[in-house]
Amino acid sequence: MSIFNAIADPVRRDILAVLRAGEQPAGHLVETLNLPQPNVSKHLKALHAAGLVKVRTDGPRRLYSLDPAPFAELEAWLAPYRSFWSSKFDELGDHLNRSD
Amino acid sequence: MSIFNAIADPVRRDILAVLRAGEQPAGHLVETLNLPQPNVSKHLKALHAAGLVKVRTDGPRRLYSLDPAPFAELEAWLAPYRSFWSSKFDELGDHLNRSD
DNA sequence: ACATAATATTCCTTGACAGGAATATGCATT
DNA sequence: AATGCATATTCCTGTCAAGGAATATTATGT
Repeated sequence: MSIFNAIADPVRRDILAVLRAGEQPAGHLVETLNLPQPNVSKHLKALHAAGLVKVRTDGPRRLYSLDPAPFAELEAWLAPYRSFWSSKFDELGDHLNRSD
Repeated sequence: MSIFNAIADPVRRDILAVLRAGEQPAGHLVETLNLPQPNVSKHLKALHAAGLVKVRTDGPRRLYSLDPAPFAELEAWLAPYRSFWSSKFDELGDHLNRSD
């Protein structure tokens, strides 16, 4: 599953958002998101397959955390469009410059 | 369809990439991408529903172009993670500072 | 009005994926 | 080794979306 497909699911986006708080055991995500444990586990598997999260085993627990790399990839994909949407501001800037 | 679902499809990402060159009739996208016309038409519909592209009718042609707004939305979603992946550089910076 | 070009829509089939329920695996403690 | 907790996996089912083929729509030119 690609990173684009990975973030297409709202539950997975929720998981990622919660993981911004830092490394967490799967069970904590289950509690926080109030979702069935197998559900969360499957989404974590998908996120891991996409490289968005890392896992670390700590005894019986599995600690998940964000993996920065694919986010940079997404950033790279978005970059060529950035100049595009910021052109609104560019136009504003041009206008202001023209008003000098 | 959300913007996340919209960009989850590789064909739609291709369409968006081609549209960076500027406003284009649907037919030109069909030629450029070498895909069946109904296929492209359906994807354009999806992109339009997600707000990623604008349409303008010019005679028999329909001219499509990028709509910046949702890209800014995606940018906004990505922003909280940016500090995260750039922490690699932060660590490098810390290391360099520590080496002063 | 008719023919034609450009594009959109419908119908169908197929594959992918999410959710629920049940079960399996791995680790720790006694 | 047996129990219990944390997590993963399997199986099933329903849903949704993509692709292909055929057809419909809209606008232009004659």
